[in-house]
Amino acid sequence: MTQQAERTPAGPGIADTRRGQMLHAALDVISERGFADTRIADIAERIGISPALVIYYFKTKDQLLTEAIRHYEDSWYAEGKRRMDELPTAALRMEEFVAMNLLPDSDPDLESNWQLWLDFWVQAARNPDVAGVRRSSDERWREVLVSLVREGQEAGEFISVDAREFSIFLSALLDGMTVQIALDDPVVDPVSAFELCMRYISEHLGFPWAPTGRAFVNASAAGAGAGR
Amino acid sequence: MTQQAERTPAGPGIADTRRGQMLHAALDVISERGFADTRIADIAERIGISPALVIYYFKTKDQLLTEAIRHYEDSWYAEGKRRMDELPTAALRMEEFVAMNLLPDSDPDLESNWQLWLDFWVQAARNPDVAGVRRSSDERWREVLVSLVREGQEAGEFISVDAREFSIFLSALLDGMTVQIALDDPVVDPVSAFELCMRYISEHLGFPWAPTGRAFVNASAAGAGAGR
DNA sequence: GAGGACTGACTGAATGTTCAGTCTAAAAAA
DNA sequence: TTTTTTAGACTGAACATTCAGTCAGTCCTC
Repeated sequence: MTQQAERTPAGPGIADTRRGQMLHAALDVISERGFADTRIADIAERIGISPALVIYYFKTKDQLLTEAIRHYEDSWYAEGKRRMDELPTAALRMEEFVAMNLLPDSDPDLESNWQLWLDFWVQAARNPDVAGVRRSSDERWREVLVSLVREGQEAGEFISVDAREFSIFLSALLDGMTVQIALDDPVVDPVSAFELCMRYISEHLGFPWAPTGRAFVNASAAGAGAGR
Repeated sequence: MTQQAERTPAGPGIADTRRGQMLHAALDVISERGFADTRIADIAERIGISPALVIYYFKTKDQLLTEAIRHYEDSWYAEGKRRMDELPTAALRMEEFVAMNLLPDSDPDLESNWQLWLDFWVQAARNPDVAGVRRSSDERWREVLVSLVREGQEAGEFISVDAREFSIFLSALLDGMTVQIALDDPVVDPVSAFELCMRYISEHLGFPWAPTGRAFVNASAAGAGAGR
């Protein structure tokens, strides 16, 4: 196949814009209707184009949706890393890490839609391509955690624990909380999940932490947009 | 709607058997193909009947699948409770609880298919009926945990911690581990997840625990049947 | 022979994908 | 400068397929 080159219309301006539009719209629709009920007609309609154009850019529906997942996961990671790099102490970085997972975000592009993650997981379970994306993304995050913990230990902020094991434990815990939040569990709302996790972490790593307004700031900042 | 009564052909023998067969087959198919790709024809074929008969028993596909989820969740709970009631100490019950969540089960009826849970969660996120099932099932389990912890404390096996909070924490942790296992995460296999959790729990509740052969017994007992 | 269990053949609707062709703007030719 | 060509972005209308659900009627059992 030599189609590779022209398969993706890659004019610098319009083509890229369109692709971005479509990926973004796809994520919106997945959030609203769920992955399984997402139709290319929905995505096209949202942008105001014909369904045929969607196929023109992404050969198949599956390709579009898979790429949308990859795109979301990548920008989430990039944004997370960016934020973390701006924070001075390991303790603050840890708090941001947890907040990104559990608290509604003020950045509308990140659109902390927890149900999205459930859909991604289901896709990862069957689609090897998505599975790869998720696996590497997960591993990257755990690496971030590991070095975060080590930095904190070297700086004397955290006590000595096995960083690797801790990262596995914590990322599982956060995923579990994500499930509860996504399913709107009556006893596990974002704020209390956040505080529960932070309390555990601060005790386990031995640094002082007390609930600040952060949770409420985040929660209300995104409150309007979240939950629907 | 007064259809309620005749909607379900409820002849004592055959009809019930058929329903059970169908629910069971539905779960098999969901495990294999995923909820979204499960078709009535698959379920019918597995039993060797015509698709029309499936509709004859369950008015709609949705009703069948929803009921299959409920059925699975209920029998899982019932079986769990049964097992727990047989164990003499709170520590052993706790271990069984964790094992049921994370280790492959020797009972083929429970068919610990973790991906199934992911699919259930996605359904619960959109389908209010399923959401209700999941919510109450989750609450029941947390109640089991709470009384388990309290019993252990009263018996002097566990130290004093907030049982309610602990139950929330642990059930989230287990859900998170389930995600990793379901997605076949390279660093979180069932056995190590089990041990990691048990180590945390025993330390936190202050009772002695050391890895026994249990994990391997369970793992190999179900090894043949699982993951095909 | 009555009633429930069951089926084969069918339908209707939804929807991913194709395709022939239009429109626009820029490059090439005049 | 004006005309012609080209190429990519885009669309409307069809196509093809997949499936849930219907229906008329058969078979079996009591």
